[in-house]
Amino acid sequence: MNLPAALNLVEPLDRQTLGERAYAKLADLLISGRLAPGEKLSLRAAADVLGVSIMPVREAVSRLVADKALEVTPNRAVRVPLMSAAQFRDLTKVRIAIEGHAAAQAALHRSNSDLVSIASAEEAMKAESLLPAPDLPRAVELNKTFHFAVYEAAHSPILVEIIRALWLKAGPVINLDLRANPERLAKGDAIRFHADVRQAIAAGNSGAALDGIAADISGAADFILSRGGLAG
Amino acid sequence: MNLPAALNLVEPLDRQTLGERAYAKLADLLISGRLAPGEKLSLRAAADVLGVSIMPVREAVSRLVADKALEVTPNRAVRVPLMSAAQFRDLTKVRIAIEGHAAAQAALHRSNSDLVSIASAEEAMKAESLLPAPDLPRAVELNKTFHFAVYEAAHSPILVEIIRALWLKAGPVINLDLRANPERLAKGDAIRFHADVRQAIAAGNSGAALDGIAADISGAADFILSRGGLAG
DNA sequence: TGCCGTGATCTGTGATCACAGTTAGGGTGG
DNA sequence: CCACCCTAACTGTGATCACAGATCACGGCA
Repeated sequence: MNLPAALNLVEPLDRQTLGERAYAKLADLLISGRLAPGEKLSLRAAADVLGVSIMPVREAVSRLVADKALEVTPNRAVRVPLMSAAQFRDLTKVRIAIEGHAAAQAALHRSNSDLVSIASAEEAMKAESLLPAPDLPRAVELNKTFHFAVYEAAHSPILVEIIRALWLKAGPVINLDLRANPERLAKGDAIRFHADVRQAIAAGNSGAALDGIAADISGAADFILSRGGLAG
Repeated sequence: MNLPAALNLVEPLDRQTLGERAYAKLADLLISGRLAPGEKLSLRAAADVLGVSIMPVREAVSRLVADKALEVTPNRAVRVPLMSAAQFRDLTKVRIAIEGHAAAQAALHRSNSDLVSIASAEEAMKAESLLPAPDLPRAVELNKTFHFAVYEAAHSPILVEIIRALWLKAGPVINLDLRANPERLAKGDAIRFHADVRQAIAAGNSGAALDGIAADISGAADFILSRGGLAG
């Protein structure tokens, strides 16, 4: 191992496969709600758009189907699953239990750098939502950043992975709705809950952190359920 | 809709794809611990065994990789992930939180038929483990049946799906160990905890149900950790 | 005018081929 | 006798082809 010192600086250059990149692309579309529930997705069409053959798309889609973020109907069509109100309530209950647990763990195990990233994520979203004309896609992205900054602070990779899968399912419903209804953002509930969560985690108050996340999640869910746009 | 009456009897005949069957087969191998951590898996070899081309195997493997039940190394080899003691502790904590929550929900929402299937699953496993020479693979299967009978009683499909993914990760470690150490089964801890859980759920005591599942999971985990066979 | 058969065109699924990269093993040079 | 190299046999990834089944629109029959 007699290498030039300069070589120590090179990073292993991530050899991402096309399948992974296709997965990341599709997952982002789902989480940010740009793919609506019920919308169909053709493998060949997606492959055309991504500029690859259908093979990488097939791998990405089969992963998302395994996560139930997509489904293939008995008639051989891939689409974003339609969610009934009952399913959405179930999903919301599970999210409250698991994301609340993660927030509680974060309050107990957060490091100082966790607090910094949580605070800056909160600040960024607050700033965006207080603008006269907030950029909704950006607000959605910042909301995600804040939540995952919290969950990362629990220092449990497995928990974070589970929550990511939950967001894959919830994204199409929640964020599609948020795009259509900017007034919920303007109302400022989320901003308030986020502040509560940040303070609770900083104070090491796990119960309050759990309550804050639960309020944030159920607030958004109640709003969507009250509009009654979900499938029967 | 003027159909011959006889047609009302036909069932939609499950059109399972080869990929799904391959997935089910591999998932079963993992959950029951017949694939050991670190063991390599060749797509072509697996395809040969299953009597299909590598395509269905590819789909199955890519799903399992997405669930982190398998991993593909930077050197392009598919294998069962090696788990460090720290990762195993994290997994165990998450399992206690989530499976405990599911058991608590089961205590609150179980129907009478849930109680029946839980009781019969408990009885079956108890009978097997009290035999002079228990059939270990069968005991592993019965243990799984009991746990999922409990989780199904929570009536939350999403929760059950998450737990299934957790078992996919834990299976290779836990059940491989159980095969190698039948004495843990003979000791009868699991049997006792299962009885506690069943009674708690029947009584609607969610706290006790949670404690029972937690004791069952951490009992097995402590045993494995104490043997120190995990990767650094 | 309303309905049903029919064919072109789309769907996902599976098999096969091509390729770059890795690994293991046998042989050769020191 | 040990170390090295080189080749042959693998690895997963990606593209392409083949196929059964589903969809949809058009045209003919009632």
